[in-house]
Amino acid sequence: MPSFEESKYLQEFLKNIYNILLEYYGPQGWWPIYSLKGKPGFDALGYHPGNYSVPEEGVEVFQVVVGAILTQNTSWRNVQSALAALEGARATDPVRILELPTEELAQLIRASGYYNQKARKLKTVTRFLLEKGHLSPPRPPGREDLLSLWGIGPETADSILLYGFGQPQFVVDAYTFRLLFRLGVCPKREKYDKVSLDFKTTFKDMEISCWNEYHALIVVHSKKFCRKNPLCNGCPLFKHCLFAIGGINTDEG
DNA sequence: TCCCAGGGGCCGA
DNA sequence: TCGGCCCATGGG
Repeated sequence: MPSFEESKYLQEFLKNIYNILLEYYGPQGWWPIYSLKGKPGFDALGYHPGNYSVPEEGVEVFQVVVGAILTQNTSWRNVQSALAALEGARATDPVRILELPTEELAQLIRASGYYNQKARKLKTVTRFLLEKGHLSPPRPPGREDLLSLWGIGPETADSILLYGFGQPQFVVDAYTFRLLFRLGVCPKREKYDKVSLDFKTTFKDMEISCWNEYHALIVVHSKKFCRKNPLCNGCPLFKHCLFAIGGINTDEG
């Protein structure tokens, strides 16, 4: 399989997939800002389709950070419950997060699962962002600095950098690996940094909004059609997929 | 009842 | 370097 640098075909293929998904689903309005839900320009869950200047304020950037940790291996529905609990306890700003005893914080975010680990992770990253002055005004941390923190892996770091600080990082998650494998773009087990770099190479001349949108589109598409047990009927990527039911190969081995 | 969800740390081979 | 296990709730 040629590298992305060598293969204009793969790059055009990825761009084509992006255009199909964007046309089918429309702008996704990521990252949702929970505290702004229902406000003008925001839907009932805090999404803001077509507006890529969000977040602006440090408190909103911090919400992206909190959400990125709470959603680790967890459905966004459960994250919303945890965010609501934090809001109800007036524990949405970084200072309050640090003031709360870890056990109390853990109980507030219980609905998001792994709550003991996530409470510790929240404290760790919050302390870092405050001490290094990354929130007021928002000033992006280095990727390696984020990765050095306990509880921050590559996907969480890139989510924070892209959706929180508007930095050119491409978020790769389990959905992305699954979709790319089914499209025949990469092996089943590919390295995170390889896939992320391939996307960055492909979209290096595009606006950050495309990087924002692509990952969000992959997530919504993977929830609707490209599930673990795929629903191929009506899938907008059907004719591009190696594993489409009724396609050339339905055995993922 | 079982499966899965917008991961990451740790440990042994 | 990689596979396996652990963390855990809530909805379908």
